[in-house]
Amino acid sequence: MRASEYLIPTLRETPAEAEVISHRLLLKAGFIRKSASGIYTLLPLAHRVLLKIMNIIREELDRQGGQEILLPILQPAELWLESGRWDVYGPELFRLKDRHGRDFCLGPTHEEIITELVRGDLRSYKQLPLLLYQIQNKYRDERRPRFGLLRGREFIMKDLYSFDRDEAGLEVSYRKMFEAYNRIFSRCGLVFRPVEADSGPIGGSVSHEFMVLAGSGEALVLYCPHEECGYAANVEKAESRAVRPQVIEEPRPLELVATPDMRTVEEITAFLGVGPKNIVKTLLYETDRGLYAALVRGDRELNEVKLQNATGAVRLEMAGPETVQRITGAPVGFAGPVGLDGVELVVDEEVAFMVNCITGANRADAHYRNVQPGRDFSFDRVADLRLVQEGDPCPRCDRPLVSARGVEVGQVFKLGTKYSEAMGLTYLDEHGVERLVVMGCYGIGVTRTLAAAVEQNHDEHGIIWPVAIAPFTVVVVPVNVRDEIQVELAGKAYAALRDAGVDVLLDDRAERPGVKFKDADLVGYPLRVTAGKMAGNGLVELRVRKTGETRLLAVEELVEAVRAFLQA
RNA sequence: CGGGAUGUAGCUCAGCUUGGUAGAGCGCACGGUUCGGGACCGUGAGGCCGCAGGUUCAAAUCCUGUCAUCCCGACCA
Repeated sequence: MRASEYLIPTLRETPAEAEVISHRLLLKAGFIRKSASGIYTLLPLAHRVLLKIMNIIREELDRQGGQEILLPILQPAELWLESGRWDVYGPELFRLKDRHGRDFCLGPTHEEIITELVRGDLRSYKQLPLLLYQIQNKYRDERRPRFGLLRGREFIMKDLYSFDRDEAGLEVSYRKMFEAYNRIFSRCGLVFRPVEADSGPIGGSVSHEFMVLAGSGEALVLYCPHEECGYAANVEKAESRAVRPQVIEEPRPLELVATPDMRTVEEITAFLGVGPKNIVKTLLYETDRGLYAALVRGDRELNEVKLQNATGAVRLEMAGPETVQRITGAPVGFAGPVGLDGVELVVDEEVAFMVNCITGANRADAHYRNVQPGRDFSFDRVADLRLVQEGDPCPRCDRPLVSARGVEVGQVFKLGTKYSEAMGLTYLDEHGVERLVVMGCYGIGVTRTLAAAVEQNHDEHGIIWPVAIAPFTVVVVPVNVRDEIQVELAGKAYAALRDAGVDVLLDDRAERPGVKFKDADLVGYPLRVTAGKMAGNGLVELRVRKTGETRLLAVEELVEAVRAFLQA
């Protein structure tokens, strides 16, 4: 491929709209252009990267027995009504009508349509297990698209669905996919970590996310630094061992104290001269299952996902000031569990251990001191509600957890029978008994993986592609296109690499050398071959983008040197 | 959804306060000189100043509405 004939519209200045590094670099280096918010065109360079990532995915899924198909993106509402998600999915679902007024949506995921497909053709246990996947556009009307390719409204996703006879079969499929994902992201040259995750609105029980580690990542993960333990989880899922108070005090009698205008934990601690660990925060939530009061220690934050799981609520929202006033009889800031009626109490494990704590008194400008959980208020449920923080004890081995940021590029779920039950996907076992199919689903954000690779691999000059997914492995640069010797030698190097099966681009543009070098660094080809001053002696320069390491060698040695680099 | 900001040439931006009919740098085209880290000189093309109303003799500029884009937040009592 010749750069003079190839569309690589690099920019000298970074478009003002881009904030996140992958977004900036992909725009600047000529990989993508924006069409609308969260919707991008992928130019030739990005398309090449995408194809490489997709091929790695294909090879690894096929190795595990996956079969590729293509499912409709445009899907009839009936299927979504059948699964119940037409109403549950909310405004993120792109909905549209056809000319007859029938409802359709653009698929944000494909559980419904694939369940319908398999339902139509699955009869016998002999047809199971089945692993079907597709690599295709998905649509989600994100409430706030951002970060370029990292959170778009239109994106490319690989999704695989597994169909098994029973839980044991699902376990096998799940392990296969877990293994495939490890291999896929390793082969892409990315530093990543699988973590335990909440299964969220897709439903199901067990789930893992694959995180590409990058400081700019949206997702926070907590992991145990002790390798033999290996605990790692998304912050939404992460657990920590509940810490009991070190000093066990004698319970004292309940006492009402005036706390004029003291609403926040900081204000109370300062006013009463106590630590935040002595305070109980009472958080009121409105949910589709009614009102809940969640209690966590004053130094803790509530993990809403855990509350959601503890209550079984689908929608969950903090109560507004009017509701707080109505339920507690006090303005916001003075809610407490003592004498609180009309709401269900969910108490964090740590709160259940507390002695002589401070809570709101459900009246303006007052708190209770020496509140005793169980004595002064009874609670309906104890649960883990805490948002885990760095330094909290590992739930498995007690060592302090460490946090890291990452970009979620893949997630695997055990769906179980959620969809097969809702949509009647069954088979006959060897005894002629009708049984529900047990499903799993496994996604990889392909365009997001591309962006995550940039987030993780760049420097101040531009992108540094991992070799396996680089748009071109090598760029050959004749320094001066009017120097026939240089041009000829560059042509020779290019042809040799091309014939050796290397992905190589010849930068034959009539640009000054500085421009070509800057572009090469910006685009991020792993290797650059320069035909310049030493061309007269048949020597070219081989430069490694990542390290800047360069060496002179004869053009005849080039193919061997490049191969050695690729194998290293 | 709430808040903030911004829409002027392909990109980055100035001009707007104080209305008088549009500018710079980069990029692009052509000519010339250059050629190992985003060269220089000259010539030139390129703009319903986001869109729609309004005020005015006159609007990029003032007013109203609207659309788009970006950023922050989405409730820790």
